[in-house]
Amino acid sequence: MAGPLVEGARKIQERLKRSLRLLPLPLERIRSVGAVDVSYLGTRDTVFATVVLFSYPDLVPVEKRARAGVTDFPYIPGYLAFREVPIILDTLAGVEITPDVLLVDGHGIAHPRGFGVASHLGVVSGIPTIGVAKKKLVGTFDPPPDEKGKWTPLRVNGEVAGAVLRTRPGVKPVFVSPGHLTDLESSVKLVISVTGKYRIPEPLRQAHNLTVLCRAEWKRTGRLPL
DNA sequence: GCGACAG
DNA sequence: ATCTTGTCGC
Repeated sequence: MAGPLVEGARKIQERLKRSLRLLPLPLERIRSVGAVDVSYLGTRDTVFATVVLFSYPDLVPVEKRARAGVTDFPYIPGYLAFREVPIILDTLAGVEITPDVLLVDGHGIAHPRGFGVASHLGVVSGIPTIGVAKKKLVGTFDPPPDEKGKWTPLRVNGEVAGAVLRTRPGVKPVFVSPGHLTDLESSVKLVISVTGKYRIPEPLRQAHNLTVLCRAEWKRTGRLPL
């Protein structure tokens, strides 16, 4: 048996997946890009979520939001969404502008059941999402050429579910996969267009930095800097 | 029994 | 992800 928590979660994923839509995302019409990230305080259930928004393609910061909360769901590979989506939704609710696309720290369809945290967040929020993970969850791949922008397919059950993208020479690649309302080609192009001199795409890098800053401020003053 | 295993 | 110090290298 898998346990009641996982059983219930799996059924919810299956239901939500019916609304999943993968289609080209016209980058020429994108005017804003956002990124979300979550960090934890020790082994406790205190979580910090951040949302950062940038204009596109100039990538000028336009808005930032952070929230602190608790999570009840434990970390189980394949069910990350149930641990992070609630606090992310809370954070998104406080944002003035709805981004045209959201980058998520985790996989999209490159998932055991084709419905990772990026897809889950996309379906429940209605916002196009792209998953960007630092490690693979499932699938096989050949290492991409050591040149920025080069990528190789991440295959799951014979299907190309994502891209193993080299965002910086000499550094481990990242795993890009469509979340919701986008496809692999659009996702890779978008990610490359927001990647600078670091391995992690700029929006996600800043969302993560902010999440770390929030945790530090929370421990020091008991409040959030935003 | 032995790996693999997002954050 | 988080817990942790120094250290090697551009």
